[in-house]
Amino acid sequence: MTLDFDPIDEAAANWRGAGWAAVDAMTAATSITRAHQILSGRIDTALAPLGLNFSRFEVLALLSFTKEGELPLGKVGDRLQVHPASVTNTVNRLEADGLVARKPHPTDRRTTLAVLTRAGRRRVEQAAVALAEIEFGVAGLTGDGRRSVDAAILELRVAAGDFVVPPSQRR
Amino acid sequence: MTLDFDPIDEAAANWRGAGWAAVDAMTAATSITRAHQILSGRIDTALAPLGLNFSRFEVLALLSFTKEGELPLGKVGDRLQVHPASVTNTVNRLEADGLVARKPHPTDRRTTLAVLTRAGRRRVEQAAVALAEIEFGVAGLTGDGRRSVDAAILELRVAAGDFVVPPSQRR
DNA sequence: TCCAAATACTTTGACGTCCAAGTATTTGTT
DNA sequence: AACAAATACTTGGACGTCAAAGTATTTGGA
Repeated sequence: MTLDFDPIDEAAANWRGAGWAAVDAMTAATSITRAHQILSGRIDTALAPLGLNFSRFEVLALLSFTKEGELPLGKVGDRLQVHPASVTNTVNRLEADGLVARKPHPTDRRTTLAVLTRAGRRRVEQAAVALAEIEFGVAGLTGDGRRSVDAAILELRVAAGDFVVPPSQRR
Repeated sequence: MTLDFDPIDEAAANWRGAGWAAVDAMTAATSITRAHQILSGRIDTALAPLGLNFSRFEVLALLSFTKEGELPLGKVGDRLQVHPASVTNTVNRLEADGLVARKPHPTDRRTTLAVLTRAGRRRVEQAAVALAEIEFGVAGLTGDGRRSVDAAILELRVAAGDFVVPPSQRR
């Protein structure tokens, strides 16, 4: 069912024809949406044999970068910018698979730590290899394309308040 | 909880530190994923007062561009590149809200047509205005940024086989 | 000290997406 | 004409996400 025209191009032409505004914004939004669809499909396919999806992988990777292999669930959510309920859900699943364990925080009893298990550490290494093999789904994007996507989206993320650039830093 | 550093930058540093490969691919994939999160949040917020989300809006918009305001469900899925089950689900919802109606295909009894109702046409016009007002969530992206995102992602889409460029065309 | 407000996490429920399987109909071949 | 294969859509189940409400604990004043 491969189309012989660019559906986004055609959408743009239709929008112009209907006299609708912000056509360039529409195509950018649609492109990003479609790119995400493509990537997440490829990534999930690559991770499926390891019993992971991208969210679960991200949690494991984040933990693996810490000194002790552990982090409060709240910090995980902040770093990965996902909803607390999603963190709970993801960690539940990882815990059921024996890849992380929950552990009470030593001084704050409100807080729960997610701790990477030995199996979790092994798994995340395998996953990193699997993802590198498929180039994180962005095969098809040249080096230039990747850089320009990064740069453009950086503007968007800053404008969205993802993080504040400390006054001391220029990019 | 705004961070004072770029989480993607930090992730890249961590990946390099761990000796993991394909760091530039990882940042591109993460950027796109995050951009999608930002956009879809903004878009859904803008459409919520109209009882729509982006998927439902896309279906209405697509129908509104056809001569008769109707299209087989399968075509809708092809154009919007979504799973048939999602089309069924989306059309169910639009039908329940009185924005489209189902109608049998005149000659092929396997096929069902989605037809835009008068209310649906009104609603999609309002939605187009609402989305133009928020620039489809890409406020923060300059004209250059939008063009470079479009161009880069076009490579990705072509590589993914979204559509074939007819030999006659160069872009 | 006391208590309202903030913080951390979990639970529940509404939605959305995809896959796989099921039903109905049409097409293509022999 | 007959029937296997393809096509079109729907259904049911597994998962994911988010919002809102609930529970437990800590914090920051009055």
